[in-house]
Amino acid sequence: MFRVLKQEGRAKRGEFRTVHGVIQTPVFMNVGTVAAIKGAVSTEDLERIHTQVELSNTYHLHVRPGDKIIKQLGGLHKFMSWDRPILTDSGGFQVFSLAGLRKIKEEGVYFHSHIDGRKIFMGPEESMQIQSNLASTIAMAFDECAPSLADRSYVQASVERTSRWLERCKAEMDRLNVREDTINKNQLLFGINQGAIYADIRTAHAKQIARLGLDGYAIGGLAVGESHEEMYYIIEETVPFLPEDKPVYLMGVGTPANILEGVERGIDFFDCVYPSRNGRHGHLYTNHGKINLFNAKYELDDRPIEEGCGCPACRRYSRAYIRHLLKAKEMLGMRLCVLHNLYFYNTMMEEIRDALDAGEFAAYKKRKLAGFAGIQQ
RNA sequence: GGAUGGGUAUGCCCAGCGGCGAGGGCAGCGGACUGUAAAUCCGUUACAAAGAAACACCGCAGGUUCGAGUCCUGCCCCAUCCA
Repeated sequence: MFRVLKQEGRAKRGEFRTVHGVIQTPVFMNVGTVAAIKGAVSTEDLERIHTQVELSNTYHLHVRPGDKIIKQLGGLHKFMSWDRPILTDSGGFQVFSLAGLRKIKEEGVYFHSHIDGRKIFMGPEESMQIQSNLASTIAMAFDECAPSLADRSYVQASVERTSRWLERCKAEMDRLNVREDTINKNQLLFGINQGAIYADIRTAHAKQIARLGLDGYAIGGLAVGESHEEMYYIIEETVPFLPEDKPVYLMGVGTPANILEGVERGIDFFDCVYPSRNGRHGHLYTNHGKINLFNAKYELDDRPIEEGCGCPACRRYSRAYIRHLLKAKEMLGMRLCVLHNLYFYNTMMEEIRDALDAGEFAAYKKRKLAGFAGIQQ
């Protein structure tokens, strides 16, 4: 399923075969939590901006519209009209982000819906069942994303529970994949490594889950409060203990620089809300750093967001016009910004793959980072 | 000429109806955001700076009161209506 085509240090150029098509790695997955990229981006748009994998969320789709409804409608691919790979996050991140609305127990997590307050129980089995109903390409194991500032004893206990949950996820997924009425009987399962910023907990956990023969392995619980240096250190320490023949997914990360550093340290999959959320907020990624289109200095700027960019925004519209749309709260402004940012990320991943193919990743990374650090336009 | 309603810090809109060193919204400007409770959130524009010391202020000027943005009188301006 996962084939490493080329390697440069720990950086890998690979191919991941799925029933919904081949994923060229390293890849950045475009986040559409509720089966929609926020900012009025359609799946047709995703094709235009070279998206390989769309990412949606188990908890959010369970709450609304309901995974059973999506199953009745033929699964998530048919529902949102997207026939390429989809990865569904398990709800584990909501254990972190909705911390005020949930209680963790051995059996699973009791949430109060952020929509209407109703009680929702989600354990490993429930998360797998929901993801099976959604019929995503890749399901994520149900974990606890613990805060990186959590103390050692908490993290130790949390990781042990996440391990027990992982075995339950695996057993449940194996059961669901042979059921008659399962839409995607080839649904893949990725396990998630945790351990906050404690390298020894991370590596012990990595060794333990590596034995389970999962389809891929994720590093979770990073970029949740620790420094970049701590994050990079944890990645360096952890990756060597994950199976070499399986893709490694760094969850929720990150900035373009984070991605370059991640690739160098052996990461194959990334995802982050940054390009879409920052796009909606008027922050645009360019090869010369990030710009905030809300700033008054762009009022009369008739250049595109980035000269030479092939995205739907840059091909046709000026900074001044898009700034006007944003300030006027016209949806088109956000949409164009999100399209630009996702295109920027997807294009950067293409460049990374090309560089790896050519054996020039190190030089590419250096050049790219120097550009980001340059003077903002 | 008359009637009624208004003029509140910095551009606009407004709250306050005797204890006010006057509150909010919008706009403007800036910032934050990492497996999305986020088209969100935060900051922001007299002076001073924790000192019973100093003192800008509610269209303007007086007055009543221990105390006035608030009550009274006059004036100015705006809106609507009537002549």
